[in-house]
Amino acid sequence: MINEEIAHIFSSIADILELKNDNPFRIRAYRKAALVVTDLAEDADKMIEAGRLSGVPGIGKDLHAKIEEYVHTGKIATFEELKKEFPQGVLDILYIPGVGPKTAKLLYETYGINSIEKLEDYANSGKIKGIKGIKEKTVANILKGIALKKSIQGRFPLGTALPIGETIIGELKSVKGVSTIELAGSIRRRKETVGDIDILVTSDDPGPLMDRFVNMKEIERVLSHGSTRSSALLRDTHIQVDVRVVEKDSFGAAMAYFTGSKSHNIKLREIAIKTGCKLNEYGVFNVKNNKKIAGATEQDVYRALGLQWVPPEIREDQGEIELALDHRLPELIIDKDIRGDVHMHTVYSDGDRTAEQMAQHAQGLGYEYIAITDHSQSLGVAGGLDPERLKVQIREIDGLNQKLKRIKILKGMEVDILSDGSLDMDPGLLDRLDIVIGSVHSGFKQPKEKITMRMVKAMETGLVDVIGHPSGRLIGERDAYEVDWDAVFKSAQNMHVAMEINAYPLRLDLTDAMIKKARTYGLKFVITTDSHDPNQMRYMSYGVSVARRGWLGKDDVVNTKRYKDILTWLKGDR
DNA sequence: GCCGTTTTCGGCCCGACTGTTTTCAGTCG
Repeated sequence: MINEEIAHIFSSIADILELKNDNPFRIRAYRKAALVVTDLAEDADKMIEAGRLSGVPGIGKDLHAKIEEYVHTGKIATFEELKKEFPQGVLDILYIPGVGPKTAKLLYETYGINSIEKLEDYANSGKIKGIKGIKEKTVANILKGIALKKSIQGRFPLGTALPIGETIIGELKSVKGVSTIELAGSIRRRKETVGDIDILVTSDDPGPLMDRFVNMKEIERVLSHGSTRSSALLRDTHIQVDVRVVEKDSFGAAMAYFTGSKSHNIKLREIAIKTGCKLNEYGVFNVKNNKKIAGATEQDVYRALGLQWVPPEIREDQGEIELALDHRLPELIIDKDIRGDVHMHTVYSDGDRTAEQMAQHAQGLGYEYIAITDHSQSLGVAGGLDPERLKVQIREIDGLNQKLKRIKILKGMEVDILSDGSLDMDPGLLDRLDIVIGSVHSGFKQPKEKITMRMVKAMETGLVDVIGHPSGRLIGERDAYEVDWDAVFKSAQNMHVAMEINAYPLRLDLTDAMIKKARTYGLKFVITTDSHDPNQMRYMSYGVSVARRGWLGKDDVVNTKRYKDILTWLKGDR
């Protein structure tokens, strides 16, 4: 939590400095630092204690001192001072789409408008019309922006936005003149949440494409409608979709530009400048004669800058650019590397289908094996298995393995790690299973030490192969429980326990940042869908994306092994 | 405020759209 608190303060400082019309680069430094702190895989206070915060890019001497100040005093004096100049309400106004620092400041200083409510009031009564640069349209836009802000709940889970993006692309693809159309932005980087949907198109005739887009039935309101760029809000979700048309020989540069991340792009441009070039969304240009060197494909663009092509998932300026300059980027795992899905449920607990049905579907997906891992008895709502029913299921799966020739079923269980850290099943039975996933499903609000102890104790039984959805978070719904990750990863290292990357779109647990941290302990991973229905097996690619964002290769992930080899691994030869 | 393969000072990414302008400022990505 402390990282989020610090990040929030840094970003508020940036907001206030923007209102004050301060040095834009100073503002950028605060914004960048806020992102850096958010993405730290470790709590800032611990990093300071261990001396590991020094040298983190984007955190210089000054910001290091401010973080230290916050760790020690719970406050940052600079921020306390700045807060006196502009009330929080003015900062809130900055987050209304269409209202920036200049307008917010003008409104505050002219009319003392210090809250969104007051702004809405003044806009409705026409009181703000007439002051510098504000007329009917601006007033209307402010009111629309306020309505929009009220209807939007921040960012959207990837699992919501990606299918929508793919649907829109499917529809626009058929418009005459369109030759290439692709998703860019944070969706393409597969961030776990996205703020909007970016689509890039090449077309001989942009007019009809843009017309079709702004008239799509999914669209509620058009924000802008130009010949190269249009924006609109979707019905219900109010996700913003931006469509941009670019020339064919600029498509790669545009993809790179609009895929981001922002900090990745800034660094690319800096490299361009150092080599006497200029990089923008149209291409790489030689500064001297303004001649275009590259632009048609991303590969060309990266090559022109002397870099290896960087997979979108790791374009976060976290060391990938330096490695790409050296042509030493790691080879990331891909969907096809996965040979089996090893966490799923059946009608024995809260799944919708039988083990055989799940196996048949998995076979259709090309898997060599699956694992059936139903819940244990303490999870009453899910119809968890007691020892007797587990024995029945074991016999049933033995039978299925005789019957099914083209896919193997591992016998498993997702066993509850109870509130005292014991496992919710007879050890003797767990020992007979091929794979045991230990999961926390209760006592989420226990203190950090207690939950940590539970997980460590569970692993030390030697019966657990995998920790399931390790943080317990549900994106946008439930925070992760508090865990001392160093202690858990250390124990996993000793006991050779793998961490799950749960691909269910609302879980995506572990997160990318935690994966990186776990990997520093040499841990292995399994990527699973936790399917309760055959259709959910398709979520595997979300898990692979998270693994890629966590810089994992094929060898880091256990369920890339062949059936024979994963059995050997599970039996303890690790 | 950060940072260093020209630098510890002096740089720091770039363009489209909108609304208000008669040539541009503000906002956004």
